[in-house]
Amino acid sequence: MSDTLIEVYNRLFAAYGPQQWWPGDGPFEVLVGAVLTQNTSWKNVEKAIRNLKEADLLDPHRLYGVPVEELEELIRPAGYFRQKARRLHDVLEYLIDQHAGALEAMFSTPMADLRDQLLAIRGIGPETADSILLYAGNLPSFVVDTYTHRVLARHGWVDFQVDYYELKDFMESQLPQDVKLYNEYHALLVRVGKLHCGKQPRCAGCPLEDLLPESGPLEPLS
DNA sequence: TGCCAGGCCGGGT
DNA sequence: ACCCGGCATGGC
Repeated sequence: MSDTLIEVYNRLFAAYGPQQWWPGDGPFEVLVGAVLTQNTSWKNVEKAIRNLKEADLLDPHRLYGVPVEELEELIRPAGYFRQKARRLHDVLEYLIDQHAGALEAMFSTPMADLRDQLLAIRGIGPETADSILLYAGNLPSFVVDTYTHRVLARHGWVDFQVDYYELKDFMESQLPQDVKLYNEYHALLVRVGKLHCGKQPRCAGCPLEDLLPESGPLEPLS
C-alpha cells in the first residue's frame, strides 16, 4: 500500500488537530521568533520575547534603536545571544532600509525575490526564511526542519541524505499550494517528530506506525 | 547528569 | 560539494 502526503496529513490532523502555529502575536513577533528559535527550544524563546514585550520593544524601529549589547541581555534566555542579537539587528536593518520598517511592504515583494533577499542576510538560512514567509507573511513556502527530515526519512519516504531543497520540493510538488495546509503540516510534523525515538534514525515498534506506516514511495497526487 | 532544542556560518578538506 | 566546530541557555 502507498499513502499520499495528503492522506498522511489527514490522519495527523484527525489525531492531533490544529497546532495553532505560529505561537506569537502578529507578524513582527513571528519574524523575531523565527531568528530566536534557531536550534533552540521554543520555551527559551518565549522568555526572550517576553523580555522584549515588557520593554515595549516589539516594533521594528524601536528594536533597531536598541544598542546591540542591550539587545543581547534581553534575548539571553534564547541562547546564542551574541550571534542572535547581531542577526536580529541585521534583519531589522534590512527591513528598515529596504521596506521602511513595514512588514506589509516587505511581504508585497514577490515571494521568490523576497526569499532571495532574506537569504542574503547573514543569519537567515533556508528554514528561517521559509518560516518568515509562511508564518509571518502567509505565503505558500513549505518549511522543512530537522523533524520533517527525521520523520520522512525514518518512514522510508525519502533518503536520509536528502538536502533541504530536495525535501522542500518533495513536499511542495505533492501538495496543493495552500498556506493553511503548509502551516498545519509543518507544525504536525514537528509535533509527531518530538514524540518518539529521539535522534535515532529508526525506532523499532514506534507507536506512530498507525499514523505513519512505512509505505515506500508515495503516490504522486493525481 | 548529560543530552538536546523549530540552524547557520566560516573555515577547512 | 560536503564536513565540522562553534555558538549558549534552560528543561527534562
